Amino acid sequence: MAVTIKDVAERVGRSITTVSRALNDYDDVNEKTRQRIKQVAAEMGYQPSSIAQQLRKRRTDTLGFIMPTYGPRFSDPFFSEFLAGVGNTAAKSGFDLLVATRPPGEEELDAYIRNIQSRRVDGFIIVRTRRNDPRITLLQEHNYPFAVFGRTEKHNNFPLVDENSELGMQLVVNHLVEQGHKRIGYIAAPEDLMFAQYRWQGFKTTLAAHKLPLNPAWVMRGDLTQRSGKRLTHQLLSLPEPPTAIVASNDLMAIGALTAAQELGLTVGRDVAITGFDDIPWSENTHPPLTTVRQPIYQIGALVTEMLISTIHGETPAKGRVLLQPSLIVRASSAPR
Amino acid sequence: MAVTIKDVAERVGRSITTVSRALNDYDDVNEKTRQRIKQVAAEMGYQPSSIAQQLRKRRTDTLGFIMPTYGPRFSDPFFSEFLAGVGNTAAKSGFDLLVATRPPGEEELDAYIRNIQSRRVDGFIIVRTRRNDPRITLLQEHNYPFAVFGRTEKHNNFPLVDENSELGMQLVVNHLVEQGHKRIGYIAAPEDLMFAQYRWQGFKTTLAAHKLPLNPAWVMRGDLTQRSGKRLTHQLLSLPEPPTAIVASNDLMAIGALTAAQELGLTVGRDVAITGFDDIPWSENTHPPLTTVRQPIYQIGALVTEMLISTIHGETPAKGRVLLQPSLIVRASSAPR
DNA sequence: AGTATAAACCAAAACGTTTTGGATGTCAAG
DNA sequence: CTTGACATCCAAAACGTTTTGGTTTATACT
Repeated sequence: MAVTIKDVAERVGRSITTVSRALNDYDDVNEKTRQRIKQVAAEMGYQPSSIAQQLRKRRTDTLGFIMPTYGPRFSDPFFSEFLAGVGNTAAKSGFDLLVATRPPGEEELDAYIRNIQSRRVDGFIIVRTRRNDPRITLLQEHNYPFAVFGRTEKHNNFPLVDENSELGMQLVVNHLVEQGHKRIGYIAAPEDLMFAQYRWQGFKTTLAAHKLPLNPAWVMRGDLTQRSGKRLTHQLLSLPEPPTAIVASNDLMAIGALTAAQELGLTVGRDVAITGFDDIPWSENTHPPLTTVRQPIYQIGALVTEMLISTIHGETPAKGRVLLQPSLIVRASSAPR
Repeated sequence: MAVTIKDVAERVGRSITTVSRALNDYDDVNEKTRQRIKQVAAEMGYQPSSIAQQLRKRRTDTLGFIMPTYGPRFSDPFFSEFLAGVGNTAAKSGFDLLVATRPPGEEELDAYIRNIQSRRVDGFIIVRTRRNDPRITLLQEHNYPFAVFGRTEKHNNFPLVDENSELGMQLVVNHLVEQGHKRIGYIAAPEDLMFAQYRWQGFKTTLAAHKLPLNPAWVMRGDLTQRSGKRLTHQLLSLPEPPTAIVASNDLMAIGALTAAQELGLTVGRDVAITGFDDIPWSENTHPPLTTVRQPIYQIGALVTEMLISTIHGETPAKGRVLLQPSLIVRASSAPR
C-alpha cells in the first residue's frame, strides 16, 4: 500500500495532526519540526490521498466535461483543441478534468445526473449548446456550477462565452458582395444547435442589408460533416439557376462543398466561391485554401474554464458573459472573380 | 447538500447498514424492506457519494490518460478519435476517465508521480511510446497498472497494442516499386518516438529486399507537422538528383509534402509520388487524395482500454500483446506513372 | 510566587460509505 | 420448555484526511 500520513507521523514521532499542519504550513508548528516532517515526507514519497482529501474537504477539485459525440468514428478537430485549452487552464488552477463521451440524448443526461448526485465533480463545462438545452435545465435545477460555450435562449445568469457569429457571417457576406456575388446560397447546421441559429441570422440579416434576394431553393441544411456538405452542394449547383457563392456554416461542410464543386468540373474561386466557418487547421491547406471565419477555440476553452473555476470558488466571474469577435480569413476559395 | 445514505435511512426508519445492504442486493434484508428502500432512494435521488465509496473500497474506478501535447495550439486528429475509443470502452465497464494534457518532459512525469502517489486513478493509458520511455519505467517501479499503445524496447511483460508498422511500410514500398519508382525518399519522424524506428525499419528493409539504393541525401527527419513536411520536401525536390517518390512517416507531413511539390510546379501522382501513414480523415480529401496506411485508431483505443481494465481487475488480459495489421489505402497521390 | 501569554503539540470528530461480527426475534423440531 | 436454525436487522470499525478545541510547557510580567 501507498504511504499515508500515519506512516509519516510514526516515522517522525509526531501526531498526524502535526504532520498535516506542518505540511499545510500552519504556524503552530515548530520550524524545526516542520523542516523535518517535510523532509521525511518527501523521502517517503508521501502525497495525501486525494480521495480522503476530497471527502474531508467536501470538494473534488475536478471539472466534468462530457463531450457530445456523434457516431463512433468521431474525429472532430474542434474537440482536441478545445480540450487542450480546458485541460491546461484547469491544471494551472490545480483542477483535474474528468472526461466522458456521450451521444446527445438520454444517456448523456443520465451521465450528468449520476455525476451530480454522486458529487463526482465540482462543476461542468458545456459546449455546443442546443435549443432549450436539457443539460442547462438540469444543472440549474440542481443548482450545480457550470460554464457554457455557446449562447442560449434562456436568461443567462450563468457564465457564458460565445463568438459573435452574426458578425462573423456579416464579414463573410460583405466580402462576397464585394466580390460581386449576388446569388448566394447557404448550407445550414442542424436546427437544434444554437450556433446554427445565430449564424443563419447573421447571414440572412446581412443579405437583407444588401437588398439581395434570398431564394429558398438556395438554402440547405446539413449535419456538419463533409459528406453532407458535398451532397448538398451537388444539389445546389445542379439547380437551373445555381448560386454563384455558397456559404457553409462550418468548415467541414465547406470542405465537402469544395469536393462537390470540383467533381462538377468547376474551379472554386473562379466559377463559384465557397466559404466556411471555424478555421480548423485543415482549412489552410485545402484546394483551394478556404475562406473562413476564425474562432479562437483554444482561448475559448481556456476562458470558459476560468469562468467555471471562479463560480466554483463562489466568486461571480469578472465577466459573466463574453462575446468574442471573430475575424475573417480570406483565402483563395473566394478569390476575386 | 446532497442526499446521503443517512437521509434515506432516517426516512425509511432503518439503519444505514440495512440501506446499504438493500441497495447492494445482499440477501439478508427483507424483500419488502428492500423494495421500500429502493423506492425511497430513487424518489430522494440518492446516489452514493463516489468519493466515500472510493475511499472505502480502496479503488477509484478511474483511468488516467495524460496526453502528450506539443505546443499550445494543439490539434492532432489522432487524439480525438483515440479518446472516443478509450472513453466509450471505459464507460461500458463503469470506469471514468481522468484526462490531462502535458508536454513531454518533466512536467509530464510529475503529473504521473502525483497521480500515483495520491492514488488518484487505478491505472494509466500510455500512447506514443518513446525510446526508453520514462513513463513506463516509472510505472513499473511503482508497480502501477498501465496499458500501452506502441511497442517499446523493454521486456514487454505489460499489456501492449501496436500496429505492424514494418508491414505497413512494406506495403507502401512494394506499391511504389510496382509503379516503377526506383529513387525513393523518406521523411522520418522524431528519433525518440518508437514508431519512428519501426516505420523506418520497415522502409529500409523493404527497399533492400528490392535491391534499391538508399541515398542518405534522400532521407530527412521531420517533427510530424505539415510545416516540416513541406520544408523538407522542398529540400528533397531541389536536389540535383531528386527522388521520384517520397514516403512520409505520417499523414500530416505527407500533406505538407503535397503542398511543397505543388509550389514547385509538380503534379503529384504524375511527376512525383507521395505517401503518408495513419489515414487521418483529412487524407481522403487532399489534392490529390493521399495514398496512406490505415491504422484503426478507435479500435486501438478501445482495445488498450479493455486490456488496462483487465489488469486492474487482476486478470492477465486474454492477449497480452497485440499487433494489428494495417492496410494500404491507394489513392491518387501515387497514381500509376 | 502567582498569573497571563505564547509556542508547540495532539485527541477526537467529521466527511459518507461498506463490511464485519454480532444481536434479536420467530418458528419448528425435539 | 429448550434448542437450533433462520431471517432480519444493526453498531461499530475502517478508509485517510483536515479541523476543532483543546492541553501542556516554557517564558515573561506583576
